[in-house]
Amino acid sequence: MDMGNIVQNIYNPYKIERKWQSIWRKSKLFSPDLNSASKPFYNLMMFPYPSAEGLHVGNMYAFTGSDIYGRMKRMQGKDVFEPIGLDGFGIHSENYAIKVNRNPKEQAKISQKNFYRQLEATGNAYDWERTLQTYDPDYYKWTQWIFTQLFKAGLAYRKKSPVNFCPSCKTVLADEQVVNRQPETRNQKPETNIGVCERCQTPVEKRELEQWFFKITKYADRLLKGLEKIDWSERVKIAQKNWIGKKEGIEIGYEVAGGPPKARLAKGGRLQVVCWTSRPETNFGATFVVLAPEHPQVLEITKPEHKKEVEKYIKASQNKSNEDRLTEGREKTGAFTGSYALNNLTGEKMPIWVSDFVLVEFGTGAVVGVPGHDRRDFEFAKKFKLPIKQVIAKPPQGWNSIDTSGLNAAYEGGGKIVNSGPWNGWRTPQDLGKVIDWLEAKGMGKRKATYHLRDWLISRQRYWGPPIPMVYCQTCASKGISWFSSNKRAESHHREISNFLFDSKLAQSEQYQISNKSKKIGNSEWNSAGWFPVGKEDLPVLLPDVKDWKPRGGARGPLAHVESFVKVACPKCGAAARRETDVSDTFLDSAWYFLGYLALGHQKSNLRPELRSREVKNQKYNSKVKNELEIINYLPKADHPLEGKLEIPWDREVTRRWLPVDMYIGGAEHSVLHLLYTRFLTMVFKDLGLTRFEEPFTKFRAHGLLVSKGAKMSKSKGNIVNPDDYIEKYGADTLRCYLMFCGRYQQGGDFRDEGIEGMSRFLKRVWRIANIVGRLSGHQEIRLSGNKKPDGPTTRQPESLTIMHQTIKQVTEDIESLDYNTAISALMIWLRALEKKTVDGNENKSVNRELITINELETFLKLLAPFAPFICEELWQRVHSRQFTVNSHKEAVNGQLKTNDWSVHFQPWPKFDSKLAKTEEIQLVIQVNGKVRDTLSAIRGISQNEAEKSALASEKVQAHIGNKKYKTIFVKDKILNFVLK
RNA sequence: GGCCUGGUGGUGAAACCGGUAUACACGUCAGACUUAAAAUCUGAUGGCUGAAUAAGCCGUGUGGGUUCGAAUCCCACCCAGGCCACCA
Repeated sequence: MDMGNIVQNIYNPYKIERKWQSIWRKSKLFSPDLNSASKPFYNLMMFPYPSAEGLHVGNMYAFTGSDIYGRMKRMQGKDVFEPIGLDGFGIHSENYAIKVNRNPKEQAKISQKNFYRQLEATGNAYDWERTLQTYDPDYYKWTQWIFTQLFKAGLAYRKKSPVNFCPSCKTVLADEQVVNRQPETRNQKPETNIGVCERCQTPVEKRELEQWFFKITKYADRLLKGLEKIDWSERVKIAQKNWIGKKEGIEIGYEVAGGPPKARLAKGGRLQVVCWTSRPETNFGATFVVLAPEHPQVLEITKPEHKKEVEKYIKASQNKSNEDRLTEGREKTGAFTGSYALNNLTGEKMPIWVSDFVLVEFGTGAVVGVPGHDRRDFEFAKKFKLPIKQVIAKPPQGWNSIDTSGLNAAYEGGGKIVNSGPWNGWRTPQDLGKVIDWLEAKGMGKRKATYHLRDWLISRQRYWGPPIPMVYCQTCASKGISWFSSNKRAESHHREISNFLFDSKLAQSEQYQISNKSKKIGNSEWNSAGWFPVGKEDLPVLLPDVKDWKPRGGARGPLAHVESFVKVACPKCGAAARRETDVSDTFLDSAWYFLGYLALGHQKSNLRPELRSREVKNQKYNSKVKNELEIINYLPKADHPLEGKLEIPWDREVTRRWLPVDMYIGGAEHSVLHLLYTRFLTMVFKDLGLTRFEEPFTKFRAHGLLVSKGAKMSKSKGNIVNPDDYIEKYGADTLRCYLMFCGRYQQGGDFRDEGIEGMSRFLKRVWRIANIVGRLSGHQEIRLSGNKKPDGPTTRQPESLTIMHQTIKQVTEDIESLDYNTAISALMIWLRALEKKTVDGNENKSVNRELITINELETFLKLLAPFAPFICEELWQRVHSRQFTVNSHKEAVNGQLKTNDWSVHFQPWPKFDSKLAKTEEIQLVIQVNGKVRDTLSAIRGISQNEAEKSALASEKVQAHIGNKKYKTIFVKDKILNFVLK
């Protein structure tokens, strides 16, 4: 044995992984031609946000799982596009920058380098020609442009909204930065109901700020309906459904009696308060009405002598921090307005109260109190000594008895309706529809659905994000001039687009009614006077370099203090105006990145040489349009309304070819926000004629959570796993396989150090067996024999063939269903069987070359390739006697060699024959009374008679049957059960 | 409080449509190789009773139910993790 061979035969993951990273990258192996791919397959994974020192092993877990799927699809003949980028704009990255006390822009450069280095080391088949970073001006130019499009379409508006404020950090916090207070000791549970700052644990306060919102509520019904058509993890669909939270109910108007004399306005000349309820069948039990403190009618309704108290209450609830609420517990508070609402059913007067347990955003912001049958109403009634009536009888004891005296809790369940005039004897919830019909028929109320979904708050009082591209001009505002009114055509076009948005199916829907209603009741009838979007020619609004970039107290972000940024001439009148200084939510960046990959890539021209020529034609989209109205002029009347007329960030042909995304994989923690926002934006794009599909992701799968030592990874627990360490020690292939082996991918797994050694051994064994077969057999020879004498059934089906087909079957099906752990286990079993074919696993002894065929070895490498791409590529070359180095294979690197000629990752995926995957011999289980007593080796397809005959011959079986009578249950090829009588 | 996951050996976990529970891996024990150790390879490994590689019983969070047969289906409950929460 010469020394060269020895050196060559040591598995050195570090060396071969570096080598193939370089060759793959230089040969642009995984950069498909977006323009001409015939079988496009968009394999997308949620891009990471660089918020810490480097890639988290949880990221690697997620990405590897997605990559394995994409790699199989590629070998199955698809043109797979698997892009990666960084979601590096936004609060996560900024928080990390604060922590390390470095300017986010500088930190982004450092993170970018580090993340991409790590991402490449993981061995994923990324298209490195088309990476994107959300903080690149090239990218956020279009994020801003998208904002202006939504503004022009009437889908962006301003309103006052409470934000979370940390008095200690003196900064505005996003919802996700407000967490439950952590316990002092480990044994305690976290206290719920107390929002604290995630960094300093200080209870947060609420502050009112005027901010930008997107009208996602307008799309609530479509977002709900769309779920039926898409192939997503069921749990994610349920989460979205719950988040949208559609509930059927009824709106009932109550006439206000005894209000202040001035307040007799409203439509019918009378003042009404409108309440929404999902349980109108309890309405005979209504004894009071409660308005939210922010309800617009509160002061109107309040009698003069109660004004002081009510005003005081409103003010107090506005200033209420979460800590105040804690000290008060959940005890109800409130103030009486002095007015009464007339209960249409009973004719009784119900006092109208104000209380902060009623939310202004939900329903109509007013609640009719039914203390007998609602927990909160009950608490409220007890506190303020309001009457409690029972109108639902609790079955079965209470069917006929009505007793409210000893009532110490509200009964919220169903039962017979009592004490309710014409409804007596009806049942709830069965007769709910009947009740609503009755109320509608009498004109007392109107069916209406209500939603949990709120409009999307876009504004962030932060530095590290895309400045919201809007300008506010006080001069224009004072004259009542807005963007909509300033352009002669704008208003009508605005109306046109609104009409379009609603007319197309939406106008008839109840959602349209809802949003119209909320316009009136909420304060979303906003005054757009003075607001102008920045024109496309002036985009991007660059994020200025700011020395003092850290968030500070108060209502404004750091940009508000940069005079050179704020000052701008009004685009309408030229007067001194100011820019919007908030930046947009990071979820806006990530809501269109799947389009961004396809879009921004073709602005670069460093594609594989054979692709370059095709690229030129796609540069034409740059034609200038000097039209403020842009899209509005090009509503989808024609087939290609935008063709050549409007600069949009993506190529229509390319997007049509590749979208929607074929497979999207990511964490379940994004079940609602990211995935819902992305769906929303996609629908808007479609409505604006920018794209042609309604749903962005045809198929989505949520992976599970990777924990470490049974607990979620966190610094405080000291169980964080850094992928770098493991890649260095074992190689990326081993880590990839081990991560996938930890448990079922869609359910998560537990990473334990001890286990990885086993995976390392497995790959070493693969390495050894491939090298033994390759070296001792002689490559040419083996290749020929593989081609000339393919495995196939001769007279008897060899066992080796069965296990190969079984393995192919299992691995193929397991990858398809993302059960990677069992796929790897199948490969381990097969490897063990292959090793048995060698005289001895020890390579010093000879190998029986007759027994392991080249077909088996090749098939094995192909099946393993998605999991362990580096080692399989290396072994593939060795088996085909190629000494592949970066320098020696210029043909491949220069793209002269076809990818499927040399790379294992472009080889056709092995096919299995279901017949061959079954053994001829089966083990038939013999049971007596359902208990296993023996097993029987039999030929597949054995008849019941034969089986019974053989089974009865068994002593073990006889011992249990004896002379007793029995009947039998026979499940073919599985079970024979003797049931004794 | 609501919703979603899950609960199987010493450990991570398998088990298709209800059909041999514990595949695969870790760990442990024993053996081979070695002067020795490491590495590697081979074998054993749910619990109890048993000398046993005989036989039997018990066993998938708990208690019931359906069934010839239940980790799997149904009902009630307990526990853990995640998300949301005064949503009428």
